[in-house]
Amino acid sequence: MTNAEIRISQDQVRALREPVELTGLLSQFGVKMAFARDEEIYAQEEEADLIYQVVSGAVRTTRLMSDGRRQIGAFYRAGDVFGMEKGEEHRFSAEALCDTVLLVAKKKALGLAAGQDALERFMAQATARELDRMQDHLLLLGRKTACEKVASFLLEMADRATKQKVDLPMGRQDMADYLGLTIETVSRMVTQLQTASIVEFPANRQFVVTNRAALERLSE
Amino acid sequence: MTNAEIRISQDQVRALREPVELTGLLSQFGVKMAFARDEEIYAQEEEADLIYQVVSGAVRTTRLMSDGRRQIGAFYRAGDVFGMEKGEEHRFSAEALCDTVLLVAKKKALGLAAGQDALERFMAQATARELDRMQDHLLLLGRKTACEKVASFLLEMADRATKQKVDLPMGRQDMADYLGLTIETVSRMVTQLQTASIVEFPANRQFVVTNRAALERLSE
DNA sequence: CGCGTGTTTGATAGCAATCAAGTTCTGTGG
DNA sequence: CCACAGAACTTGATTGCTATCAAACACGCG
Repeated sequence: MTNAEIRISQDQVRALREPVELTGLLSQFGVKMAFARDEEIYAQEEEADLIYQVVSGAVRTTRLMSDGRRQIGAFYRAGDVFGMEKGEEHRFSAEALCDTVLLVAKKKALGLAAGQDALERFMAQATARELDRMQDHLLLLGRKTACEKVASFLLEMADRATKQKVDLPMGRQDMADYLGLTIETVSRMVTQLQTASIVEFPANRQFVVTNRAALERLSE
Repeated sequence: MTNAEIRISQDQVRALREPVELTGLLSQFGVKMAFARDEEIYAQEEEADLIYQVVSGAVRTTRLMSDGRRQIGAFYRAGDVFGMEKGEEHRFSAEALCDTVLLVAKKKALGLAAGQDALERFMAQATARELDRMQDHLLLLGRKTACEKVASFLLEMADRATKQKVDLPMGRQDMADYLGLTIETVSRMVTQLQTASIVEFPANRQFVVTNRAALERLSE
């Protein structure tokens, strides 16, 4: 699979941002697990000692209300580490956006292999990034307009992508649930951004930023 | 100061939820610092090795947009630990809501004194709680109505309080910026909840829950 | 007691949700 | 390779919630 090979090289690029020893250990001590589209990776009350890294595919974390309203907390792509949020009592789950392969390891095992302080530094870094991202997300949900939300989202996706042509692993509903909007509003804003020649969607799940400055301006 | 003494005893109650050694060490190795109302506790690019615990008073973390729109990420009260989010590049700050006393310690010092793995467990716990709270906040901002937001907020405050009569350390503007609403909407919802005999505000910054079941229902 | 800040209340406007069709995409089977 | 069915997405009309603008009120501090 050429696709898989490309993704592994993306991992390696991202790995440079992490303490090298630990991502190495993750692939050494981690177990590879495959998940189908929409399959649950973890739910309530599961063992909290596990840590995950995306090898290929994509993951979303979601929180639900009793009447079905849904909020997506984050999307994780190849190379991303997640699972820190698993405390004693978390009422949300992680699901595969599409067919996905993960590396799963016990924190304890990594701590023994790499040393507690290396693990501590690694976790602290991952956590700080996560909390930082969350703060951005809070600002987006609480204070941005629909247009700013969609612009911010496309920029975020573009910045995380390696190619000019950005592939989205999620559909409009997932975008809407991430941005706190309806699917219709997301669609309208995307259309608007295209009409303004700021982005171009050759396909529903693929876009190119044609005017980055304008997109940044619109994302505030 | 009788007031200060009451707060210290609240700390002790909360301390039971944390690994005892570490909150103990925090008070042993931490330095007490006082902050005036609205004073900045940390801002961009400061040393990230510090960890904080509120002794008395209250703290908010905020993120700003260039045009002045503001989002409050969290409120911290006596006993709460914060500062995990301080990575290399955080673009938000923490400020004292009112006159506040904090314990400040270096994580490194705590790690040396208590052992890396004890620190790791402590940080992991604090982080998991923090991320969990953030997920709730994301759901609130992205998917709840104004009424649900205010109801959720009052419940959260009531649950964290020790007395029947709950004291709010913040004004309406801070509530609004926490909930992603305007000050006027917060005010209207509070009035509405009072009219429905669900809560009662003897003062602007003090309330009692008179119908908890109804409040829970409204918070979804 | 009076001033200023913070809060409530009222009237109106506007953005995004909802309801309702259409249209395009995607994958499947002939 | 094309035709088709279902899903996903777009577009349109309308409603409704919350923001905005404006003014009155009340609380807290000197």
